[in-house]
Amino acid sequence: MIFSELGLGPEVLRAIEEKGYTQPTPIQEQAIPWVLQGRDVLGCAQTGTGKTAGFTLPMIDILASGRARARMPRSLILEPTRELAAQVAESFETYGKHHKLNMALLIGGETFTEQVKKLDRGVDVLIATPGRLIDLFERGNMMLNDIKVLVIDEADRMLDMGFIPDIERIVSLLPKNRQTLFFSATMPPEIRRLADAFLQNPREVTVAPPASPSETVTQAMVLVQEQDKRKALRHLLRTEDVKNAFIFCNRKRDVAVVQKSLEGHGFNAGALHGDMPQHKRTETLELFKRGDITLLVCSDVAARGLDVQGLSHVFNFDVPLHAEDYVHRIGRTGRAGRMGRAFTIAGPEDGKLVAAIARLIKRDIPMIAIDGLESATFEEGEGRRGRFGRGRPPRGGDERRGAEDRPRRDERPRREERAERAERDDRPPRREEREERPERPTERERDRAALSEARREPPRRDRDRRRRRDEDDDDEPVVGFGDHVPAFLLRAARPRPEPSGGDTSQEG
DNA sequence: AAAAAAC
Repeated sequence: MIFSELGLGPEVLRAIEEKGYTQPTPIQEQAIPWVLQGRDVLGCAQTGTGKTAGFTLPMIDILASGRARARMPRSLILEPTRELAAQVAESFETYGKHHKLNMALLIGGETFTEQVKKLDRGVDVLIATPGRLIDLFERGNMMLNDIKVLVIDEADRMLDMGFIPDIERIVSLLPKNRQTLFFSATMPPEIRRLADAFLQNPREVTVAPPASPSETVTQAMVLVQEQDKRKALRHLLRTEDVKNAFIFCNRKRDVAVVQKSLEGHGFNAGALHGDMPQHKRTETLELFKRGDITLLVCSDVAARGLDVQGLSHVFNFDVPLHAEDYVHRIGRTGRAGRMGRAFTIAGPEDGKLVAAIARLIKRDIPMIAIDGLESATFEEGEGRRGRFGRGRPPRGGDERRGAEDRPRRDERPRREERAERAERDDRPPRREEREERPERPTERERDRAALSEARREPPRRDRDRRRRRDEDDDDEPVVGFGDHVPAFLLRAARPRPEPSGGDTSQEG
């Protein structure tokens, strides 16, 4: 099968040819003809299967006739992350180069003015993340009742990220008479239910990933002490023939730490996570794609969907918390039939997570040792991360006692100095200048604070989610806490002791 | 144990 047999127009075909493609992927081959006929499509496919072009190509063709009116976009594509949205925009630019389609990319983290201007000019293709779309809609910057084609991409990921209430709201604003394309990598019942609600008599198109990661990705794991993980990573980076790699961390904090550490050791590493300013995210990804940065330390913002061609390696600096994420992460390499290598650095506490991954992928990940680094072993049972902090006493008790008689490094002398100054100036010392630390709340005050914390109204989005859940299982009686406040609530709301500089574990 | 997405 070649592209010209799918029914696409000459301009689109020319753009495809100029890009150097001749053969459609299975998902494109199956989906494009139906989309061109105006049918709804339910696509079960992951990124890397050519799914994006599977909907952008026929959409360009469909939208070629007709013109958009100001503030009345003609099509809408919803994406879970900003990077994915930008990627789809690129696809429209590449294949729509011989059409004059107006496109707007509505994502957070960027100024409104440019996006509003585009809407005013009229857009044929609107690509958006849900938050910014709703924001702009509520500000009255657009109408959604002229949408002819709706695409919901990565639906299962939207579900994971709690976007479904937003998606339902957006869909409720669209005309009933429209074409809907719905894509998801997996089809759990919840997603199936949504598809039933959004689609009319859809054609189902399912493609397996080109090759399951276990075939093209060589996997290995090292098990070391927590404090040796960076060393282990450096060793792997030096001994492996790394062309370019993602290095995944579980926390944004650690993304920054690992990136700095690598840079300090002379590696060419950038960082990517959701708390970075958008321009930084875009810029870093661009540098990485160009090869100016060879290592990208990232959070799971990059775990799915991002289509960076030809990663030679993926490193998991942390074992992912959810086994499916392991599959998504290592799936960034070994794409399109190429070989890739994936290394996971595990710590002694990760036994459970590793077992869950092995169960999911139905095989064990081979363990390798690192020269000059002692291998660790997995802890038995629940470890210190078990339910109520077995193994390590909860913070609080020791620190509280210590605060009375132990000067806290740096702060205490300075505070004394300031108190003296206040005395000289003959004015009452400000709170931070007072000798004694502010009084600790009594047990009862803490309980009261915790209660009011727990009762406070959750933010809007959470409230919506909760309401939906309540609707779903309304036959379940709601049981309150009564007068009893469980210990974990109090613990969660207790003010955290400030970091105390020195190593307190020696003293307690 | 987290991350993502609106200001």
